[in-house]
Amino acid sequence: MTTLAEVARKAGVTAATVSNVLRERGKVSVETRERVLAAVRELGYRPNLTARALAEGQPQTVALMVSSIANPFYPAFALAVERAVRKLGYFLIVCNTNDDPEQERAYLDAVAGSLARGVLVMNADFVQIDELVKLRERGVPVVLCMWEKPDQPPPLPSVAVDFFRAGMIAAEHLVKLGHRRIGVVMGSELSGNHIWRYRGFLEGLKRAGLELPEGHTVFGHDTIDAGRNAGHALLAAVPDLTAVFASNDLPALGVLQAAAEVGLDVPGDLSVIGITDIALAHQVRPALTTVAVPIDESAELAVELITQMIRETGTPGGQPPLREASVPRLVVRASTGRASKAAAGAK
Amino acid sequence: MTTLAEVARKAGVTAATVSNVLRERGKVSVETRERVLAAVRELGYRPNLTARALAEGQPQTVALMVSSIANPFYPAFALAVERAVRKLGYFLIVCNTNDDPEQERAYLDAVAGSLARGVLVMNADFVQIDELVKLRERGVPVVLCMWEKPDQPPPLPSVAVDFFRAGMIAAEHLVKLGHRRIGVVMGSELSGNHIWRYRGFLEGLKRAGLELPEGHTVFGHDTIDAGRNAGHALLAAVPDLTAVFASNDLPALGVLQAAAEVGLDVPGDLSVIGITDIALAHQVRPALTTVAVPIDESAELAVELITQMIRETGTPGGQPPLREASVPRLVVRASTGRASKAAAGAK
DNA sequence: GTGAAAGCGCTAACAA
DNA sequence: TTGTTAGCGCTTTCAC
Repeated sequence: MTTLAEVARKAGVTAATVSNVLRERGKVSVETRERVLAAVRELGYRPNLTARALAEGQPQTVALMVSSIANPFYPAFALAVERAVRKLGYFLIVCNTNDDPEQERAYLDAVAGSLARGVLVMNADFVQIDELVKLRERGVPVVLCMWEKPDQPPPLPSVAVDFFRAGMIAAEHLVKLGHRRIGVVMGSELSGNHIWRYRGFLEGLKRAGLELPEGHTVFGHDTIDAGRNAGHALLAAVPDLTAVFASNDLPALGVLQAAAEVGLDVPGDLSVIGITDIALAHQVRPALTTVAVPIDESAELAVELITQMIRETGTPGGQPPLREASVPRLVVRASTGRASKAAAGAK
Repeated sequence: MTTLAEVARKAGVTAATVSNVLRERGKVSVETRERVLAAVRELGYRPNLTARALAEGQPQTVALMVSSIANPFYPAFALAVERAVRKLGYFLIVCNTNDDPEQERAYLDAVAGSLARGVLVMNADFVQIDELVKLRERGVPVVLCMWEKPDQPPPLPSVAVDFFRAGMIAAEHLVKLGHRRIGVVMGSELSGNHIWRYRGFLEGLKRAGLELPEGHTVFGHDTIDAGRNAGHALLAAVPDLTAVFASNDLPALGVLQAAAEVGLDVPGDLSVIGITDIALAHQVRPALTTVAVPIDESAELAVELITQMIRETGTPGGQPPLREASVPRLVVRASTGRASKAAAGAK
């Protein structure tokens, strides 16, 4: 590896001057500048980023914590984050916790040890928030990329996404299509991350004068398989359902499969709606109707927040800022339709 | 940030001793050990990884170059890579080139500047291999994660996946089902990355005494949309096709959509087969029959290779090693079936 | 405009 | 067993 010193020697100057040339600090005569640049080229010199980071006191990386890279929600978000972060001159370090608190701790420790200049946390649910707060207190910029608890102010700078509203929108859509016998497949436990989507959905029904009967909700996990299982359970328990709301796209996709497997036509016999609008949603057939959440925008807001924090160098002070991403919006595709006459009559 | 020195002062020892305690170098009395550990805890000390990397002369990160994080092929592979890499004590840096040579260069420069200890390149197609070779010559471990050109020895340590064979397998499957009028949708140009899959497919047909007529192949891109367009074009040009082979799952999915859009039943009227077996393949309906490529295994082999290179510290020397991943295998799902009588008769 | 010198926080001989 | 002494490669005052 060529070093600054070698370049300097070759150019007949000192390291300081080479550094000045490279950082474009001005104060260098055109002539030596040329000489230095030539030497750099000849030697194929690349500045050692580690050394630079040490000298500058800050690494040039930003970390993104996710519970699983394999989560299909990840790609779009990560892409936006990566782009935004690069624009600031940082590199992205992916911290894949696999929902394992130990791994999570390991990463957080590393970040505290200046692995990264700041941390973006994609899904704050799986993370022990306390750990993040501690990290913040140590002076590391931390931002929660998707805060979905409108009842609590976030303990850290966050981007809020109105999932309550998303739930309401889903309910309104189904109601407007004439559905009355509706089931719900949850991608989390009742106390879990999706609670506000559930509440929003309930609220939407309530405003239409409807209630969700006991036994019309199945709680589970945020996966296609869990959704399929939940779908089967729900359809078996309440056979005359005309619509199912899933708290996330993945389980909604599972419900789609379950419906197909028991010979139900979607949307003829059953309508299905999800939340998020991951890429998959429009790639499956029937394409999934869903309430799209502003993924890219959230990523950008999150990066904006962290940029600010990085610039402001310290002093948290006061209530952590909360940026609101725009309101989720309904994306009607092929998986929802009017409640069938038969089913409507059956009510 | 607490530093080693502060911990040392607090514990009444020197930095070297603290370092020894932390690295578990032995040679420390139990008593001082305790004292040091106590100080570490009290001060909430975390070693500065940047400084450590600089002192050790090597960063603790490995880079993964991909053309797009959003490529659905990425998740499974990245997950495997991340795990393997972490097991070695490294962090993963994701380098998303967006198919942009400039970004790619920027990343490669950074890596050369010791951003990372080594580079895994997921898809060597988009990358100017020369740049990678240069990097290797500078002493940076580089491995190509999916070498699909059996006719050329790779210029860098690589993991070979037999896509020629995958193509053959696809052909055999279709032939066995009685298909004779077959179309091909390519996810690359003829000269592109998928060429060997194409050749393999042709070879498979040939062995069955079949040929692919002119105009039965459409070249395009490795996306669902491109696949859909190609599918439409193909079905319009050769209406009596009974099967389509796509060189990758994404375009195969697109063909599935095209078929649905023109009212063709899959697999009743048309069979569709892809290559890779990305997660999506079994999540869509009809589930996609495909030739599964050993993704996880390739990732593991690639990491093994790079580990070796890291350990062997330099001296490339001789033909770069080539690890063979296991043979692709057919995964029959719902998108392929026997050639319909009518169509077979039409021949 | 350029150089000399100190130091970022840690590791790694070597001495004591 | 512990301390001392040098750096790792770069940035950054501060003189010249």
